[in-house]
Amino acid sequence: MEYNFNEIEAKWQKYWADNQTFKAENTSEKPKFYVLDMFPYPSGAGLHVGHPLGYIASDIFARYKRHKGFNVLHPQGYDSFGLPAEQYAIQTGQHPAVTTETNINTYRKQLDKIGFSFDWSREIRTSTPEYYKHTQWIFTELFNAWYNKEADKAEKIETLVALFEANGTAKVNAVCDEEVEQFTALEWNAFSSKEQEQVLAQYRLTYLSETEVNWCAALGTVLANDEIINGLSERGGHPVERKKMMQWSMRIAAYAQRLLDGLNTIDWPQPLKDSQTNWIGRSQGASVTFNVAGSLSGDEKPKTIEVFTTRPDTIFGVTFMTLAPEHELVSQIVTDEQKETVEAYITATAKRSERDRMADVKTISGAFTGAYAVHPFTGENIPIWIGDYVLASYGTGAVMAVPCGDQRDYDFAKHFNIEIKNIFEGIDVSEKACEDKTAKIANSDFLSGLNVKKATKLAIYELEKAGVGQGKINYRLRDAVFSRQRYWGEPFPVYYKDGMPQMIDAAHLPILLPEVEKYLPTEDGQPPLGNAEVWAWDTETSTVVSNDKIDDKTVFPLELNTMPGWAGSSWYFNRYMDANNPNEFASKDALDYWKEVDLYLGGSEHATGHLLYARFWQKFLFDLNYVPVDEFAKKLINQGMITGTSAFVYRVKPHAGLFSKELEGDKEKYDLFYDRLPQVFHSRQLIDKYYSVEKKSDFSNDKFSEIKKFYQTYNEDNLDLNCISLEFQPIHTDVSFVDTQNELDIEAFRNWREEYKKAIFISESGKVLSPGEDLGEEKYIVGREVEKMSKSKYNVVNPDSICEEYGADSLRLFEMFLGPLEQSKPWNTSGISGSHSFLKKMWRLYANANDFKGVEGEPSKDELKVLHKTIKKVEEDIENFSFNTSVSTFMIAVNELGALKCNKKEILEPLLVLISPYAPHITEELWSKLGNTESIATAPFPVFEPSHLVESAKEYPVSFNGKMRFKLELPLDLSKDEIEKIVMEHEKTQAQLQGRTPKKVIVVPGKIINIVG
RNA sequence: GCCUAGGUGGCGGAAUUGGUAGACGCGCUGGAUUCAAAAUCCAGUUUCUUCGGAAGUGCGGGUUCGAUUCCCGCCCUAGGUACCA
Repeated sequence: MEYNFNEIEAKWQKYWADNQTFKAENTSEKPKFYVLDMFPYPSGAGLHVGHPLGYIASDIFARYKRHKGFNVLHPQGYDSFGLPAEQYAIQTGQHPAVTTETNINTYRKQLDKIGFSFDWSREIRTSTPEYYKHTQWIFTELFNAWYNKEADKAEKIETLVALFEANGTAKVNAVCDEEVEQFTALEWNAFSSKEQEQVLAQYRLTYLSETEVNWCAALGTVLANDEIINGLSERGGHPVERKKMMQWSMRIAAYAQRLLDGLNTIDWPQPLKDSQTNWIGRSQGASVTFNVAGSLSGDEKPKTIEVFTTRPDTIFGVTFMTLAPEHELVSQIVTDEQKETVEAYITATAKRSERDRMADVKTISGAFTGAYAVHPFTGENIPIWIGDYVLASYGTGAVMAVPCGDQRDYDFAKHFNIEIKNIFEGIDVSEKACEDKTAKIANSDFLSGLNVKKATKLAIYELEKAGVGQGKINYRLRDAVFSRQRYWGEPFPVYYKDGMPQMIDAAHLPILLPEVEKYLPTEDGQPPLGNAEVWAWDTETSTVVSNDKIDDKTVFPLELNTMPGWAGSSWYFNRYMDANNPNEFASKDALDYWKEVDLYLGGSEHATGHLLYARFWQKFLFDLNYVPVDEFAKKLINQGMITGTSAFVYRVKPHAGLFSKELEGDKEKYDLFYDRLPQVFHSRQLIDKYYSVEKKSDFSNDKFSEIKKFYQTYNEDNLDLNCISLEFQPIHTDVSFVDTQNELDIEAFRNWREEYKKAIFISESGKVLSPGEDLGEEKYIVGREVEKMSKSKYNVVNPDSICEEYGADSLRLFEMFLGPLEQSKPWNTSGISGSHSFLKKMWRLYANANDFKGVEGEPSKDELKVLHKTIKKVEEDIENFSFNTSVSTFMIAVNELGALKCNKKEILEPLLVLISPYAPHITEELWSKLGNTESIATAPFPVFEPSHLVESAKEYPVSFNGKMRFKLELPLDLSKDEIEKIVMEHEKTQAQLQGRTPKKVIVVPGKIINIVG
């Protein structure tokens, strides 16, 4: 009987679906294990073979854990809100919900064909009201919470109100806006409710604030940084300006330290942890306040500049201050003489985009404000400069410049001829700054003679004593903007009363996304929800009503922004635990049972987005006792990318070469000639042999005689063709036209596009093939190059066609066989024949065993040895996520058992369980043919028995000076001396030594023999 | 610049605590089977070689009886990040 994979795979996929084989229960005697893939966005392009890599790996692990007796939760769903669907809606007018649904169906069909063990009863989609109801609820919870630094956790806003009522701000230690006003309990209680609201807004974990965005007026949208190229929009190339907008922000910075600390408790890849650490960017130092000279005597409040420094020990080395050009103090302190220069400089920097400023590190620019600051210890006047190397968005937007200790300050000082004061003992700073932290401080009053550590401590102490500074920890992490001016996202459960945002009560959620005519922003620049006609909140009926009912008494306007993509994905892993719960995001029982994801698989591109936000929300939900753990994923693995192998054809492009003077006049005729020419493509190796892709080739060369003859037929004006030079342009061709020998199907290529219909091919042997002429014995070879798999490069390989031709089991094995999971590796379809023929070989092994039924009886020693070394290796491999090596192990096992003509049920049955996580369909089929009536899915994993691997002899490698020269089989129970004696007497040893006496003989019993000398 | 990962045949890769470098697969070569093809099976396949061997894991050193593995310096590739005070 043949291995009919299509039939077998369809049969078992149906069986699993009908029997709900992989449905996870929320109560079980078994230990739990939660395996999750990172949330996919269902794009219109569907899956290519790179996508399932991680899904196959996690599926193998999930199936393995079932064999190991775990209750496994392995769900799947869709992060279905998002920009591409909205973009498509804008272009076509189709509702994003419709296209999203279509895309999801395509995804599902593709996923089903690969035989994943997902529990589809728990499928979720972030764009369904049943789901985003809870996303909206979490948002209101964040709004109704503040961060208590005293308890180091988030608390309900009521506890803050209670503190205000009792003591005002006196006993409040909270994460809040900068510069909040201080008040007493009496004052608080006297505030109007609006005033109280305004105060509370400064403490809430989500709050409205003016944020700068990249506004593109032509597109009517806000753009992300990577959608902007050279100050223009990526799409259309329209101008982009910085614009302030009132937006929701998330106070993630409150969690900076805990997000950092939490990294030590989770098993995530080091590079990923490193990038989160960098992103959070903790730096320890001090904040120092400098008074602006001359501002002390006036009537006004003295002007001060606050800076953050990581090196307070170098405070005596300060010779100037630098403010960011955007710093608000600049306009206040600039002197009349300097006004013009400073303003010109500010205008110049404002024109440069952030990207320009970043790209251009070498140009030093700045301007003197004319003002001076007073050194807190020496009382000296130090000039205040502005310079764009100081960023307004980091720290306080101002630095105390210590040119002797910081290279950027040094370069700035050199450029503008500012004093460089040396405060390091015995170090020359005439060439460059000293950034070495082992240098001793000198020339620094009370800090002189101290090392960095001691000086830092003392400097902070003195700053605090003088009331001009304090020790401080600064984080790079900014609060996250949470508003999007888009349609296809979660609506905020927010309405505005008297200009203040009001949360809609949880009981009335979800607030459904309204229907709109157009998905574009409104003409007056409002987000797309501004187009909705029924988008007002009636506080009496607690329903969404028509806009014309707005009276600002009982009916109020609703928020027009929507939530960003990361809202829905920041808590979805909790939803899977109880996906169909209509009342809560998940029941307490379900949360307490599943707790967290045990294995999370996905790409490293989510390092500082999804994975940071999700950790933030989890910690918040933990603080409010909604979830039992404060890290949502115990272990995380980044799977590498599968790259595509693009194929290129080489189009000949004739160029006018070096014209002699008399040919100059024929330029037009030449152009006409080029236009008449059909497209000509050269075979790759032909080019390699004679010409070069990179360089232009001289057409007068004899090598081109064939093509020249051909071109001559188009040469109506009798032009001199010898002055032409040729260039070869590599053009992507669809990889499906190319076979494993890199030969192109020229018919398929000609039919691909109208412009190639009449294409001419120059074959490998140099023959010119006109349209209609087929290759015959000739070959056309394409060039190949490894690139990212993408539609535009025509190198996408579709898993469906692979499943059809070779089967899902072959695909699964091959994807794992390609190489280590974490590494990126190129796809090469021809390799799949290896894993496919392995499955056929395996099928034959079982077919030969009493027509699939297997033979009862004692297996031989050798058979047992093969089985048990396979058990050992495969178990180790899966535990180490080394899936590629276990595929090799299976191949070896089947090869060896085939050689032994093994037909014993006692061997063949456990072997199926080992292979089943990797190739679930064929193993189910063979399992049932062996006489089992239950699915293999929960069959226990075979237990490794070391006694079967015990050997009595070892084939020792005999090395001379560390190089293996021959092998010698010896019993394992020999002593070192006995081994040495036998080896030394061996004729090959004597031959190697050629009469020399060895200096030393190393014998490691059971391992190696090494003879030195 | 900094951080991280990596560099092994024609290709993907293996070598788990330092102990036989190149497992397994692709590709290629030859053979068997076949009218022929597909499929299958068998043999070979790092390089050089005077056929005895010799060299060899990015480069240069070091530790060791022994290094793909450990240490030092350098080169290259990929990913991340950036005037971060």
